Amino acid sequence: MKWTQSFIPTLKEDPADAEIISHKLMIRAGLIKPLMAGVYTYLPLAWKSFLKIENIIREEMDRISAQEILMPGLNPIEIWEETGRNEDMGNEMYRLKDRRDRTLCLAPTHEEIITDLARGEIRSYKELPQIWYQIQTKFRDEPRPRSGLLRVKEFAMKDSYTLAATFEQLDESYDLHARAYKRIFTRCGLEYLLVGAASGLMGGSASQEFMVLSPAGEDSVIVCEKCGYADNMEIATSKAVSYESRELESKLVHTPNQRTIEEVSAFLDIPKWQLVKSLLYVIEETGQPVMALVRGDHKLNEAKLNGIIGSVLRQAEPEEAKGFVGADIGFIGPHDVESMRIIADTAIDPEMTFATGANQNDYHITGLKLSQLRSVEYADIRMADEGDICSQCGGTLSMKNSVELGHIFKLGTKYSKAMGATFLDEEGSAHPIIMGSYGIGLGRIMAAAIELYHDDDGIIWPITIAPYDVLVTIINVTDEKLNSTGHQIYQELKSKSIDVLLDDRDDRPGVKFKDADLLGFPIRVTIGPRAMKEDCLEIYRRDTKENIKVKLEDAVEKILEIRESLFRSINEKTAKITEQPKI
RNA sequence: CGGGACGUAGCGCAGUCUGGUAGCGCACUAGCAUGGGGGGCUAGGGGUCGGAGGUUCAAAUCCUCUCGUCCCGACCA
Repeated sequence: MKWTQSFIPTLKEDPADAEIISHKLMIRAGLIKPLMAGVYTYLPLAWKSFLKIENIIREEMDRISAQEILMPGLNPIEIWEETGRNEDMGNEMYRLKDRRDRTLCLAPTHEEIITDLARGEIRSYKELPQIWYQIQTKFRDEPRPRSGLLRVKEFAMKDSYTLAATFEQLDESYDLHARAYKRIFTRCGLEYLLVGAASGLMGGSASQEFMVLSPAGEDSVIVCEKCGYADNMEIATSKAVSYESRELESKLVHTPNQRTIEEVSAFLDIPKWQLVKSLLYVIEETGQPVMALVRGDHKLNEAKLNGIIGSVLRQAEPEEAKGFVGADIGFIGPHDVESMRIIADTAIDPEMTFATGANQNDYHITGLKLSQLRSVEYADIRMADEGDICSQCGGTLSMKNSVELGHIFKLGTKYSKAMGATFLDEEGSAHPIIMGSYGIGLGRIMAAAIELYHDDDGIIWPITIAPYDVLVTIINVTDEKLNSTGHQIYQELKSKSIDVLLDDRDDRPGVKFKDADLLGFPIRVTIGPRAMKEDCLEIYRRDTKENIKVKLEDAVEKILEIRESLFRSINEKTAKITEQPKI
């Protein structure tokens, strides 16, 4: 392709409404153009990169004998009612009416459609296991789209679904996907982390996420540098740092208007960790209150608490709280609350005297011990935090932002049971199909690659997903010798099926170099007067900024060699994954 | 959904407080010169000032409503 025939609208300045690096660079490099908040057009360069990512994914899915299908984006709402997810999805799902006033929706994911397909067609254990996958657009009405391609309302996703007759088959399919995903992200040139995760709306048992560490990421992971432990903060566990506590006198203290931990801690001159935070929740179904206790310096992890209670919880409204304990939020405590279920975090020492709300407005009490209260349950219900102690090895934990690129789930039978997707076993009895679900965000791969690999001048594409492998820059197209040499090198590379772009614009060199760096193609070939004096051209590597001079007659061979070496370093890493023993 | 900010040419912005017929840089068009890091000169084209209503002799500017965009939070594969 010649630049003069291409559509590459680059920008000199950062767009005003972009905050994160990948967003800025993707707009500046002419990769994407916003249509509305969270909806983008992929311009030619981005689409070329997208197709390469898609191709890598297809090849790796083929390797594990997955079969590609294409499912409808437009769904009847009834199928979502079968699993209860019409309600669960809430405003996240786009709903619309057709001309006959029938309610339809735009699929935010496809478990229901897959399960429908399976219940119609799968009859026998002999037909299992199966791996079906799709690469297509999904729609989610994000409350707040942001960060360029990282959080959007319409996005391309690779999603696989596995159908199994036994849990062993499910484990096998899951492991196949874990390995395929490692190969996919490695082939895309990314450094990633595999972490334990919560399953959220998807339901099911085990789940792991493939994360790329980046300050732009919206997820937080807790990692231990020492032993490699890594979990999404949603589920991460830790040992809390413990402190030497002093004995607090048992008494009621007037604390006018002191509601927050900070205020009370300062007012009473008691360290935060010797206060207990009392949080009131209500079980959605029954309206029963539940009190959660965490140390003053800790945060409650609602997902963990949810898991222990086993039903949907919400925070108590201020009026409700007053009704339950007789005090406003800010003065709530665990003593004298008869019949209420109380769950205390394991980091609170039952023998430590602490201060907490007195269940009386403008009063706190001090000198209380958990061991004095009756029927307190202990559980891990706190957020692991930066600085906590690793429960595996005793190292120090840190918290990092990350971008979720892929998520693999063991779904189990949530969908097959709800929708009646069963198979007959050897004895002829029916069982629900055991399912798994495995997603990858394609746009996020592109954005994460840019987050990971860029410098002040622009993008530094991994060669496997770069829109073009090589850029041939003619310094001055009005110089006949330079121009013809440039075209000749370009033609030779093209004839060898190299993905090459020729910068044949009649512009000054500075403009061309700036654009080249911004767009970040891995190899730039410079045809300029300096090297030409010696019948040479230059080959510049975007990643190392290494610039070498090569004789014209050796040039194509040398370009191919560098290109090969860039591919090789990624392929070698990928090969190591396959060599790993079967999980 | 709560809090904050911003909508003026394709992009980045000034002008709004203090009302008086819309400007700068980049980009674009034509020409000249130039040719190794967004360089120079000359001449041009392009804007219902997000939209609607109001106040006023007069509104980008003041008032009301509305739409959109971004950030923080809540929520979220």
